Amino acid sequence: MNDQEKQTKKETPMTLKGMHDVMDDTYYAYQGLFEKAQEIAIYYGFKPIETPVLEREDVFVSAIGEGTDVIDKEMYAFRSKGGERLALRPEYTSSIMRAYLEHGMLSQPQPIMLYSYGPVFRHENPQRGRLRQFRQFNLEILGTSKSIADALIIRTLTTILEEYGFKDLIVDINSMGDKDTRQSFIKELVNYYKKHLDQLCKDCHERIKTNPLRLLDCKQLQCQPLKDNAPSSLSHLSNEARSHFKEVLQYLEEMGITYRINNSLVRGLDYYTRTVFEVIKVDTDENGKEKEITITGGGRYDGLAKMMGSKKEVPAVGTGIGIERIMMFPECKVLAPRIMKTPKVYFIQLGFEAKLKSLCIMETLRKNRIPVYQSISKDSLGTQLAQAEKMEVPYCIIFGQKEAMDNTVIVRNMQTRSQDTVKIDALSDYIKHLK
RNA sequence: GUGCCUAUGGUGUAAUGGUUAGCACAGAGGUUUGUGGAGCCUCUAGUUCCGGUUCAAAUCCGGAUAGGCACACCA
Repeated sequence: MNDQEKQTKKETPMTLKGMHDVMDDTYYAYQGLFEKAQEIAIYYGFKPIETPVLEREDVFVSAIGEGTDVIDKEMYAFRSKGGERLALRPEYTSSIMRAYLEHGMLSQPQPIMLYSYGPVFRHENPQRGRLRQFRQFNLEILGTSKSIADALIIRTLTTILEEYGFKDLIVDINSMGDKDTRQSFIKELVNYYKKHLDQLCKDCHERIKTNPLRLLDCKQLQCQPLKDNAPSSLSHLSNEARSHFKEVLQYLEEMGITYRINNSLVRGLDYYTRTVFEVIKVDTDENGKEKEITITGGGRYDGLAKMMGSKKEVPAVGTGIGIERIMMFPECKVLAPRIMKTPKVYFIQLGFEAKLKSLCIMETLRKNRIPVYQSISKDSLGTQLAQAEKMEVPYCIIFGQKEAMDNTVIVRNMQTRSQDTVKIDALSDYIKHLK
């Protein structure tokens, strides 16, 4: 390799870390999951929305909050040529709320139920089920504080997961209280933990300053005993929030959804109020020990609209499914998208005369909704038959010079090896009647 | 952001510090352009990158990059 070649090689572009090209089967696997989720969302009355991948940075900063990892460390934020501060969306909820406010959806009949699907970006270290560009399927119900909205989000979410093949799911649920009671709760929590600073792990020393709610979520052994006597958000609920929470639980019971009230369940983003939940799957690890894995989560964010500058409160609840994360679980099915065709014929063409006409025949077949396999670059009959055999296609169309002259094709049954000569005009009908 | 492990043609792999880095599959071309996965021939294509140690590096060392796995955080 000479210097010039080395230079060329060095500059061959590659995908960015944590970002992948998606092709062939993987592409269809994503599409299949999306179609199923979309179908269920539509049954429950959700409408589609697609927001831009790129937004003004403050859409997310005002919503998610400075001080959170998502904003401070993981958001792809930059200046445009015109000097605007822009960011690739690190989640959906803020964008959806932005759209809701921007289009005055609050003067439409409430609630507004929306689903969306697409790429989301976070600058973090990739690992299994975790990429820098990943996909989310998102559900939001905006414009109502009724408990049935919370229940419907959880219902739709668990239904989608069940259709994906997940079984025995548990919904961990908690209420964080309203905006006001949330503050007093956090204060008490910090006070409590400050008394036990010496017993806290290193990370929790940080958490107490940056994200005190997360103290409850610590997995370190040394921090576990402290949790038992820690103040509970449930004891800080207003009467309204309390009955709201109770109603949500009633809905879950009525629907037969397994749930656990989990006092130490908190979610990282600033905007959550009242209901927060996570969907849990119980796994056994290699030692036969039971392990709980969070599949996905969501919650209510009644304060978000005001945080984003709205004069009116917009109570809302939502959830997002990380598709890559879902796919890494072995029980997650590979669903075929509707558009997938499995052709039952392989089109074999021989010689230039036949090739000339073959494309027209294939187009006629397409108009009659008959998909075909073919290999336009293979010339010999044997090779093409071999390929059809390999692909387990039940029938072959053989089209050579002789047939091109007579305007016929040979249809060969690959199993019995019997062949029929069929007029091109009659070909579509003939194939449609094949079993 | 932190830690551990890994890196050889497109894919899968081989090579005590010592031949021209080997093999299989895939791909391209050919072998009589008409009947079932074949055979044969030819070709394409690799030690991630940058340094160091050495007479000699795919092999040892350092760094970068990428991947895997965990942690933090989150989906």
